[in-house]
Amino acid sequence: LDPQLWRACAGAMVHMPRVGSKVIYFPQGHAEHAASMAEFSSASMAIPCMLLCRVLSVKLLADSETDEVYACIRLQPDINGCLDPDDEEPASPPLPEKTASFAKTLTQSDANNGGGFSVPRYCAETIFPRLDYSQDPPVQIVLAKDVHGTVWKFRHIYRGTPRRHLLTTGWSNFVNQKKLVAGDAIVFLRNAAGELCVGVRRSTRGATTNINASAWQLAQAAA
Amino acid sequence: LDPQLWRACAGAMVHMPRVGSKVIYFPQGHAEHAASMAEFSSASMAIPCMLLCRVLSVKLLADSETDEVYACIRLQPDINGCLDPDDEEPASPPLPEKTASFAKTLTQSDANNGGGFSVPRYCAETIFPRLDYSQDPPVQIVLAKDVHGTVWKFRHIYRGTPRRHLLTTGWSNFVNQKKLVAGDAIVFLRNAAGELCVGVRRSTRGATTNINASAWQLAQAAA
DNA sequence: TTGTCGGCCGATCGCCGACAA
DNA sequence: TTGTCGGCGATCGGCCGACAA
Repeated sequence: LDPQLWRACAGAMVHMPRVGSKVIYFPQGHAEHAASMAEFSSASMAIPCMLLCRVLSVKLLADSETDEVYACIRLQPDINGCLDPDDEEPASPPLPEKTASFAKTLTQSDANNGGGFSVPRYCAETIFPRLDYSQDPPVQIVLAKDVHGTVWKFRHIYRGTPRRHLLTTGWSNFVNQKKLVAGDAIVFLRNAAGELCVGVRRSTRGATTNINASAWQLAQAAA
Repeated sequence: LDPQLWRACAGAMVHMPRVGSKVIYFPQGHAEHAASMAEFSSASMAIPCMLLCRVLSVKLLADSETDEVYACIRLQPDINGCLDPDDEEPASPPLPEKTASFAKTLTQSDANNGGGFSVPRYCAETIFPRLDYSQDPPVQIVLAKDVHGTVWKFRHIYRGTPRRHLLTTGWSNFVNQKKLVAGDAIVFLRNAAGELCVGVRRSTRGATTNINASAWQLAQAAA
């Protein structure tokens, strides 16, 4: 999974802590975002509201069904550590993220069955492979890799009056397979290897995170 | 789940023991038909090759996805009982099963997408609702309940030269939803309430039974 | 610049009788 | 009696430019 594609799908607001840095883990905050609301009322489970931890590893992942991106972060309780703002804060590594990427929220016409995808000019000219404008109409086949490495094929054409960029053949298949609806967003980017990638960012539905058993063992062990 | 529909789907070769009768349970024979081959080699699991049991209950069920019928039979080990052939053998209760039922294996043409279903004359005349032959062509809508109680709608027409019975509109939807292929069989019957019912009997694929935890506890407890 | 619409063309679905096994 | 086939009409998917926001 390309880290740049992961970042583009997650959005600019998402920051990942650096491995080895200190973070504060809030079990209740984590639980409140979880799919299955955990039991917190029980008095026998005295869990601290926050835990100072050290980041052991960060794995960038994507759901095999929905393509939604998420991270698996291993934490080690670090009771003796002191809170040093300089140590814990530096969120994401300041990579020179100058990768060209573009996100568009799908309109009704984009998501409509039987329709195509209206490609914003900026996206077509800066992200897509260069189109041969000497043809009439200019048209090409565009290949894009998703988070699983699957390659999708689209027909990219520049036509209409006034001229605009469109994805036609291949688009509706993509929409159906990914089960996209109006309001979901699609992300195009060119990765470090120069390959065109495509990602998905769903609107709201099913945007619940998972809290796994290990997280609870961590919280209870520290209690 | 209509017991007559269950019997028709299971086929005439299938017999169910009466509740309260004695049966002999063969754990290994059960395991060999199970989806997940169980461990028998371990010496620590000394399981007898057969167990004399009494039948506590018999539940007739159907898989919610495949429609395949199966039974859940609760057994009580009966170590002290003696083998009385008269007691244990009388397989299925000799119900007066004079319900009209008909099974047909789907031909390539039946299963072909875009085609209809060729209804054998006997089935159409004895199982289906009476057709008004004064129309030209005689045609009616037929409703049939499956093992889950879901009602399916078919257009039943009598046409062609020579005349034959066909299911047209509604048939391909049924084939697709039930994922039927040539070689699978379809069962029509009229139950005690006079309702038309439809069942499915798949050819071979996935015809593995499940062996559950309770069965193992029974076998091990008796060991 | 780009979202939505109606037109239109071609592919597919599915109903039909012909024919033969 | 009924399985398979080719024909063909209706429907639908999907590509198009017109137009307006």
